[in-house]
Amino acid sequence: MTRAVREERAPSELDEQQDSCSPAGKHTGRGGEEEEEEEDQLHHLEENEEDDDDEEEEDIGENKPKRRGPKKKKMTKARMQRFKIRRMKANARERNRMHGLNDALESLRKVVPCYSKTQKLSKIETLRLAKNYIWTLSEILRSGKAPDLMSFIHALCKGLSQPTTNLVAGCLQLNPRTFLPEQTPDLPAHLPPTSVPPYPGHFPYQSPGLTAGLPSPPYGTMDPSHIFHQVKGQPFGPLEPFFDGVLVSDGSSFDPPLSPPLSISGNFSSFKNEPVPSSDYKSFSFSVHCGGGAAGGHGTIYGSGGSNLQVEQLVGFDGHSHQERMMNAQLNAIFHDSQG
DNA sequence: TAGGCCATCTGGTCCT
DNA sequence: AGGACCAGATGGCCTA
Repeated sequence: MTRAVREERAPSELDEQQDSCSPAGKHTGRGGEEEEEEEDQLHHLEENEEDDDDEEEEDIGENKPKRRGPKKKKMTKARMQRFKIRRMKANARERNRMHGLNDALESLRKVVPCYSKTQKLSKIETLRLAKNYIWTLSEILRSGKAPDLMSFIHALCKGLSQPTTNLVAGCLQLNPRTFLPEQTPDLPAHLPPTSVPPYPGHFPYQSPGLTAGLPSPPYGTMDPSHIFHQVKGQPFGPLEPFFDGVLVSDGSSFDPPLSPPLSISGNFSSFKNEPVPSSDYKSFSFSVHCGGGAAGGHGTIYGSGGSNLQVEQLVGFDGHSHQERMMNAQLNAIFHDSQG
């Protein structure tokens, strides 16, 4: 599910949510002075850390049953302080670790289709989209065929939520060539369909809003319900899925793997046997609408097979050209390595 | 208001 | 002992 970007909290602000050894201390918004207090407290605790002794707990209550295992040490004041220090340090490390994880995820967001600073994909959707993207690109390399746009979108959006599906599809519909190589039917099968950088027809995308000199509206202004009209159980219809026949010889539509392929020349045939939750199956039909053509990104996208896609206030993909060239270069390198 | 997403805390486990 | 990693719990924020 996509959502508007929340007000970003600066790392310092995040760190201000200091640790507490009691649950009651959680999520208490605190100011900068309190952060300093926390540091002072930490230093104070560290100074006093060695003052006290290490007493073994001898006095288990008379009424309490004897416990097995190592004796529990008595929680003296010093021990409590050391415990607090340890916990605070551990919490800080854990925060940093999660921040690193989030940074990596943000990097991933930037290299999958449909990156936007204003409308972030959720973590889970980012991972799903990345998985589909990797798989799709791998398949393009493997087959040497460029998919048609609808098949490409379909492949990318497998298993994604409806809003994310609409978002990704909208981005690709607006600027398919940012992601899709030119159709090159004569391309030798052993060559990837893209030559980098740059390959013909590849251009950096500019959103309509930016082109018109207007700020791009946030993705959150989109109403997904009127972008795609999903019909459950209906297959591609007039659309010819690129991956049909490429991956699955029995005529069934392809299902992306639940896990990425091990290598670009790997065996994809097992994917069709992997279970996919029925809720993950999505098929689309596109309703025909004529947009008003208002400035700021209101228009009509024409899909293949005679169906159109209405997009209102849709902001396209921005700023991918360099990254995509880099990715293509890497993919080429991988491809040629695998050939050699 | 419910549900989704997220950041953080926390305790456990494993490893060095 | 201490750090990394993990999963559960908790509460805040946002949107439908």
